[in-house]
This record gives sequence, structure tokens and C-alpha cells, in this order.
Amino acid sequence: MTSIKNLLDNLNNEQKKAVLNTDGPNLIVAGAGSGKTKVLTTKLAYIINEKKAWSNQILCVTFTNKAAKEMQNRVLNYLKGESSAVPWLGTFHSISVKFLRKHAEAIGFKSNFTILDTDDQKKLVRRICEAENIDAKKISPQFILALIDSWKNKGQLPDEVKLKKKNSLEDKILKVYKIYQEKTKDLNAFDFGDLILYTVHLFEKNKDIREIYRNHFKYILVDEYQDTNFIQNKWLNLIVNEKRNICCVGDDDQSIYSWRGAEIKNFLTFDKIYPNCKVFKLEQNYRSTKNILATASKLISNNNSRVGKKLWSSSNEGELVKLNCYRNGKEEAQGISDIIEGNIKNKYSLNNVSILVRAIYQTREFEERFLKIGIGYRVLGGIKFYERAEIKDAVAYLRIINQKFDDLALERVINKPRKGVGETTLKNIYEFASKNNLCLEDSIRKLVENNKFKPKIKTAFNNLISLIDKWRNDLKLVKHFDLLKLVLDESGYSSLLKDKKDLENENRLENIKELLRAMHDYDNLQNFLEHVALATSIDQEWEGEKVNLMTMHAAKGLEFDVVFLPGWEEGLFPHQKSLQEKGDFALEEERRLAYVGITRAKKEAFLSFALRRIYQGDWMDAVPSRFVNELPDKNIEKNEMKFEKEKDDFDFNQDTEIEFGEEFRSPGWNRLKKNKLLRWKK
DNA sequence: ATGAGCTAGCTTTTT
DNA sequence: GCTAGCTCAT
Repeated sequence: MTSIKNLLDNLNNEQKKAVLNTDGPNLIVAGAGSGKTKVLTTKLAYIINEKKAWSNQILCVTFTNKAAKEMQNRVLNYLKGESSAVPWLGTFHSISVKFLRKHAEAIGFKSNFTILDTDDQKKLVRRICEAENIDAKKISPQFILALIDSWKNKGQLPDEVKLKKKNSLEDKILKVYKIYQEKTKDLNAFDFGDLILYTVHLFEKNKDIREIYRNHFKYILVDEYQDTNFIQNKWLNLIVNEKRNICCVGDDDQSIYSWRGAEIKNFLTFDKIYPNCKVFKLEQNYRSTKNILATASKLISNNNSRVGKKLWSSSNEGELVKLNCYRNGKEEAQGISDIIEGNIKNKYSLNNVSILVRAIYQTREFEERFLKIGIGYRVLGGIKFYERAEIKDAVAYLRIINQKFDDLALERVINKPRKGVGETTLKNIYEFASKNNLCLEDSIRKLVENNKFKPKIKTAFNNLISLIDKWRNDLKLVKHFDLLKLVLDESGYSSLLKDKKDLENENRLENIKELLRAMHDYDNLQNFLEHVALATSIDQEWEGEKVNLMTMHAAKGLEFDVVFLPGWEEGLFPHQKSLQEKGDFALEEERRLAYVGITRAKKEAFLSFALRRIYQGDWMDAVPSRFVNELPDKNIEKNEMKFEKEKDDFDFNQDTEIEFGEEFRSPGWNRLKKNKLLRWKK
């Protein structure tokens, strides 16, 4: 077992100071690869080991569930046998859920609330717009939700929103916001923003509850502090007690979430919020070679608004950072896969190779290429497992069993399998529901009771309702994963899938199996549903030997031996849309993103751009990114890559093994499957 | 009521 | 190139 002394001896001076300084506010400015996670986990272990607090008296907030899990494991490992896990370690969202489950009644909700996903939100907004005669074509639900979310990030419920001028558009949306909040309350549901906002309200409106937690949490640790927004910061402030034992870790150069309301201000003015705070700067980089670090440092030095720190490294020079120019996007994908096949595959585990893109759709070209030549890959982010139709269906059944106010779940489930209920019937039920102030389920019960349906529909509803009753009772008797099996069989959903004998459906059955397997990891239905709602884009399997494809945003906090950064072209990176919206401010954030991308690499980095690329179906000429000109010549090797037309370009190998258990339904994968299907039909 | 087929609009990033 | 949402025929 590692003793605490050993742990501390593994730290450099500044790291050690940061760990030992447990009391009072402190800010750790931690450059990329400077051992931030190591410091945080050691600090956690140190506090527990020194008996400064029990593990459950420490609140520790991370940016992703993966980071939380990682920290959990490390701490357990450090304190083997001496301490239990840290229960209050998680994301802002997952910890908020914990507070809200316990105190839902205090703010007028019930403890078994649902967490809405983006689809649910859109559906709700669309419905409200319809009722309010707002043309969804003129103001898109996405736009409305973006504004609502920004209000929530600023901590404003509908009544607290102050519009500067009586702008009719914002006025309209504010009205939608108001109805939306009423509606979600009826559904006994929270969306992502609500989880944080209502937790803040819970503490503000209930001083006694707030005091419980203020006294309880002796220490608060916050990771990725540069990406917290206004409401998250308020959330923290409400929990910190007089002793102000709060330790925030972050890097202003890696602030990349301002579009989600993140305010670097929180980070830069930490000493104003917490006077007499101690600041520690971790400037030794342990991750990257000198060439990689120099490239990243030179690039980020073009930003004006920085706290300013100098990262240094005692590692070797390493390979030069490659800057490759390709003729077009296709050849870029081809070139990168060739590099992986040729040099990389033998030197590194594919798991330690990542392609980091600006926009998730850029993964498509690589997927197609990898599928063709048979390199295993995984896409982190994009369409998630839990966003697949069959998975959402199964989850919707579970959601309505979990709580009857979840109209959205019930509506999804009503016609799966089909039972002759259409638009008109549904509309009538909803009308009845709003007139009598009932949820969908209770309305259906009433209407069945009062014999208001045609016989066929009545029987169908009768069956469904009694099944739901039965399942709710079953849940008391059997495990949640066994319940899902019952649900799928008894609802007829299983046979619906089994009857259709095509490849796509076989695949759906596979996915359902995978869902059942995943449920075993959670000890009850509610925890599982929570996981479904709050799983982050990188909370996926990392097993096996596969190249990773993800956005630079998703890669924050991760590191890989080899990193490819394709698509360094004006308009794509920096992205045109961000520049249009916010100008210079956005340009600096794009540059920080580039910095995050490069600093993910430990051993080798390959930047590249293409001169032509297909964009929205058409070939477009591209200009190299301005960032390319900001790289230091002496650390870079520039290559112009050319390809002979590939001979087997159209020669699709019919016997290629396809893994149909893939986690993602990505465009490239879909297309391959379609091709395969066509071949099989012949 | 349903499902096939077509078209418009679009993707920056995500808890 | 993709896909959600709409239209129209059944």
C-alpha cells in the first residue's frame, strides 16, 4: 500500500504546498499536464488520512463522470482499506440530483422526478409554441431553448428575467419560458439547467436545509473551475461555510465553454470572492515532449487575456510536431490512417491514439476510412447509445413506471407497439388533461372509467394501464433489470422487434441486450435512469484496441500518446460561426481550444489541413487556419502529402468483418450497414 | 391512423 | 450529406 508520505514524496514542491494547504480558500492554477488530477486526489486522500474530515464530509465537483470515477478509484487506491469511497464526488449535475432527491418536497416537487433530455425539451417547447400560436419555423425550438438555458445559467427563473427593452421576440420567448417551467413542474421533471438552478433555489429559500450542508461539508474541491458558470458558482457559494475551505483548480488557458455560460471571471476574480486566498501555480508539465509543449505555448501566447504562466518541461525534445497539408479531406483521412497503420500502430496502443476534431460531424470521413481498411475505432460523443430509438423506447417504459407524471414517456410508449391510438385521440386526452389538471396517465384512467373511448381503444388502454400497475408492483418484487425483461415481453415490444426479421432489427435486439447488461451496474431503477440522463459524451466503454475519435471539447482532461488534429482551416477552425457571433473574444476561445488539443499529446502530434473539402454536399476551397501561422517553425516539420489515386477505391470487400455491437450509430457505420444490406438482398 | 417518401435547413462546441 | 418533420396516399 502506498502511504501518504510516499504520495507526498511523489509531488514537486509547488504541488506539495498546494496539497498541504488544506484550510482556507485556495486557487490552484494548473497548466496543462501539470499533475492537476494527482494534486486533487492526493489532497483528498490527505484530508481523509489526516482525519481533517470524514470522506463523506468532502464535496468534490468534477466536470465529467469519467473524471469523478477516475478520482474515486485513485483515492480508494491510495487509502486501500482505510476509507470508503467519497460519496459526494461527482458533477454539478449529479450532486444536484442528490440534493433534490432528498429535498424535492421543499420546492414543490416529488422525489422520484424525471430528468428531461434535449428531445423532451424540444417536444415540450414545440407543444407550447403550438398552443401560443408561435410559428416554429420563425423561432426554432432550439433557439428558444438556448435563450431559456442562458437565463437559467444566469440564475433567473421567468419572474426574475429583466428584459432591457420591450423586445417583442424576447418577450414572446419569456412567455414560453414561463409556461415551460409550469409544465415541467406538472411533469415532476427537471431539465439540465433546472438541476442546478433549483438546487440554488432550494438553498436560498430554505435556510435550515442550507445550514445542514454548510455545516456538513468541511472541505470543497472543484475541478475545471475555469469552466464554471454564474449559477454553478452561486451554487458553490451557498455551500461554503465560514471556514471557507474551498479549493478550486483550473487553467485560464483551457477555458473553452463560454458558450455554455462559463465565466472565466469566476476564475480571475477568485481572490475578490474569497479574500486572503492562497494561489498556487503548477507550471511544470509532465505530459508532453518539449516540441509539443513549445508548439502549444507559442500558439497560446497570441492570446491577450491571460493570467500568464510559463509552462516548462524536463522531458526530451521528442519528435517534431508534424504539420501536414493534404489536397482534400478524403486524402487527409487516408493519410492519417496510413500514418497510423505505418508508424503508430506498432509503437503505441491504439487506445492511446486520438483524432480530435472541431465539429463532431468531421469524424465521418475517418469512420468511413477506418471501416474500409479495418482499423478499430470508437466515437466519443455524437449520437449516444441512449439516444437510439429502441433504447429510448425501453427507457420510456421505465420512466413511466418510475413516476406517473412523466407524460412525455407515456406518450412515447402508447403506440409501441401500435394500438390504433392516433393524433386525434391523443389530442382529446390532452384536452381533457389540461381541463381537469391531470397528468396523461390519470386522464386516460378517468376516460376509460367514464367509457369515453371507442371499444377497441378502450381495451387497448385498459390493458396498458393494468400492465403499468402490475409493473409498478413487480418493481417491489424483482430487480429492475428483470423488470425490463417483463416489460418488453408483456408490452409486446419484444415481439415487435423479433417479428421483423432484418439486420437492423437484429441490431436493435442486440442494443436492448446491452441495455439490460448496463442496468446491472446500478442498484435500482432510479439510479439507472439518472445515469441514462446524466451520462456524458465520454462516459463510454474504453476497452479494446481502438482509435478514439472525438471533439477537442470532449478531450479536455484526457491525454494520449499520439494526437491527430485534422481540419485546421479557416472557417472550420477557428469556426466561422463562433467568430461571427462573438468576434475577437471567440477567436481567443478557439485558440484556447487549439491549445487544449495540442496539449493532449504526450509523444507525437500531427496537425493537418486540406485544400479542398466537401461541405454540406459541395466541394469548397479552403485556406489554412490562421493558427497554422502562429506555430513555431523550429518545432514543426512541414509536409506536403500527395496520393496516387487509390486503386481499390471502389472495391468494397464483402467479407469485411463488421462489428454490429458497435456503441454508436454513426453516419459512416450506417452507410456501411446499408451497403451490406443491399448486397445481402441480391 | 399509418407509414413511405420527400424536402428544407442545416452542425460549433454539451452538462 | 444528413435528418427531422411534413405531406400524401393507403
